[in-house]
Order: sequence, then structure tokens, then C-alpha cells
Amino acid sequence: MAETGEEEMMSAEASGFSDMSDSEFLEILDLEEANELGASLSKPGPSSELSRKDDKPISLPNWKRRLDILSPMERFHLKYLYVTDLSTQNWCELQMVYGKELPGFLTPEKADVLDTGASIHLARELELHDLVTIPITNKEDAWAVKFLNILTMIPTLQSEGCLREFPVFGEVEGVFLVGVIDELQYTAKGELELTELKTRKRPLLPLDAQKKKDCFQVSLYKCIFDAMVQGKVTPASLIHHTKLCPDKPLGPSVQRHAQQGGFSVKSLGDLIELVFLSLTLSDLPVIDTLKIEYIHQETATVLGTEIVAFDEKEVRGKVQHYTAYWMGHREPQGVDMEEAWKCRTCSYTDICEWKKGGGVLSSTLEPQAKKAK
DNA sequence: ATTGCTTAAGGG
Repeated sequence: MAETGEEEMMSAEASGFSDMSDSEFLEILDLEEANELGASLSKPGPSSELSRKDDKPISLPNWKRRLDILSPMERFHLKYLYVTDLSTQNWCELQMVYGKELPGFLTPEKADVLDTGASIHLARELELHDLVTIPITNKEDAWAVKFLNILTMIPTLQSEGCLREFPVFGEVEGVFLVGVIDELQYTAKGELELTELKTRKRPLLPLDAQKKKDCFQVSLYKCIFDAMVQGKVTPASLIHHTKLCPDKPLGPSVQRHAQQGGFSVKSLGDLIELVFLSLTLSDLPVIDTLKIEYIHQETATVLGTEIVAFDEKEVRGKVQHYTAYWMGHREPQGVDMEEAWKCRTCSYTDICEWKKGGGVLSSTLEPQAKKAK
């Protein structure tokens, strides 16, 4: 009965992040080439890719802002991060960076495992509600759909006690984070419990490194969700970080769905205020229990369950460390030597400057070496 | 364009 909309049909011009790349470091150019050769899923940009290499450096004034003095947030044109950006960063920071530079650079095998995982998650979501496709054309519409989902989900959680794919967003230690909580439900004791489902290709228990990353991920969800229901995620903060235009008229399909849901909103700003009120006045508790369930993809056998001991200080400390990279206060790091086994399954192991340098970014040590490609 | 731009998570 509880119908939930889901956005689709993203902007058709989302393809081009093409400029800028000309003045990347040499190793980035190498990566781009590798991407062309490899079986990349991402379709190329509209026209000028790397070929448009200008020969007139002096005629490009904004190139004075060299990429290496831009923070990663600026370099990747990011206004906010995904929760999973930070949890991937917890696994290997450099892998996360390569992932941002070369999106969609995965082996077919790995992509397969991810697809299977995504399908299992989708199937579980569909157990609880239908999905409706709403055509959208801009980010205001995309966020409006997210907000409409929240507005219908909160009463559903309070009446039915269970919910899947709940969107969360908010500032944590200075960065704005966006994510989706797998599952929320009230326990018999009336406490709110978050469950994160992790599916696994092989029927083995996760390693400690895996658990650590997943615990961090769900801890982030709790930080953000709690802040939302405590009124700490204000409309002003949301608008400031996302740069949404609260007065931009909503698209016709979004307006239609808002009406169908019984929400009379004239603008995105109205919708944001409504979400804020709903979050803070619905008697939602903070999350009491954090749980991770590992199941085998093929057989759905439960491989293990983790109850996470939430340590707010520890989580915030980690976030501060990770954001130091994003703000450009420090260079990215690869894994410690004792975790070098992670490189074995990494898509970027062949090009990784950390691995080549044996624990330091070789680009910072030997800037000349790469010329001899 | 003297610019702006994002579905999050998916698993190891």
C-alpha cells in the first residue's frame, strides 16, 4: 500500500566531465588511456575528450588554478560525499580516489558480484513497497522525489514499524554526507534498529577489514539519521551544501506526485520545510541498534551477524581524518603494508602509485619517472 | 562560459 516513488531518467547531459582533464597530471592521462582500452562501461563524453589538447597555455587564465592546488572536493566538482565514499575510503583511500577518477573501471567479474548484490537489495525493497518511476530533468526534481519519499516513509515507519531504503543527508564534521539506510525497524522492545544487508559471493565470513568498513558505514548512517530527527540538519544547511534552488519550480511530474501524496507544496523550499517538520515532529527516536547481516548471494544463507558498538568519538575522528584528504589538507594514502593483500582484488593495482612506491605516493617522490612511460 | 555539473550502493 505504501507507495514509494523513485527517480529515474537522469539529465541527458550528465555525460561530460570532459574539460579540465587536459591539465591533469601525467599519470591521470595514463589512466584515461587505460580506461579507453579497457572494457569500460561508461560511454565517452559528447565530443572533445583528451584530443582537444590546447597548445597555448598562456591563453587559459583559469589554468593558473593548477589542479594540484585545488582540493579534491573542487577537483572532482563535488558539493557533498556519499556515505559509501567514506566507507570505501576506509577500505583503501587510494582505491577510492582512483574510483573517482575512473568511474566504472571494474572487472566484469566484480561488476557481476555487485550487480547480484544490487538485485538482492532491490528484491528485498520490493517486498515492502512498489516503485514508481518519475521523470525528472534537474537536481531540484531529484531531491524533491527524495523528499517526497521521506514524507511518505516516516508515517509508514511509525505505523508499520519497518522501512527499507531510507534516504539520509546531513553535515558530519564539516562535510555534507548523503546516503541511504538499508532497513529500519522497531524491535519488540520498541527500540529503533538499523540493519545493513551485505551479500557475499562466497559463503565465507567477512574478514575483520571488511567488518570494520561496514561498521563504519552504519555508524555514519546513525550519525546522520540521529542528527536529522534531532533537528540538527536544517533546511538552511541542506540548501547551503547542495546548492539547491528552493524557488525553482518543480517539474510537472514531481508536482503531480506531490499532489497525489497529499502534499501541497508550491516550491522545493516548501517541501524542504515540510520534511524538516516531519523529521522533528514525528516522535522518531534516535537509532538504538546497528546490525549488519552477511548472507551468501547464491543460497541466502546467513553467514554472520554483527552488532555494532557505536562509538561516536571514534567515528567522528575517522571522518575528520578522511575529510582532511577531501579538503586538500593532506595527500591520499594507500593501505598499510599488513593490508597489502587488499591490492590483490583491486581494479587499480596495475596503475597504483602507492603500490609502485611501496608505501608512499611515488608521484611525490619521483615526478620524472612517469615521463618514461 | 570569465561556468556548472551528482541516484547511492553494489563487494572485497
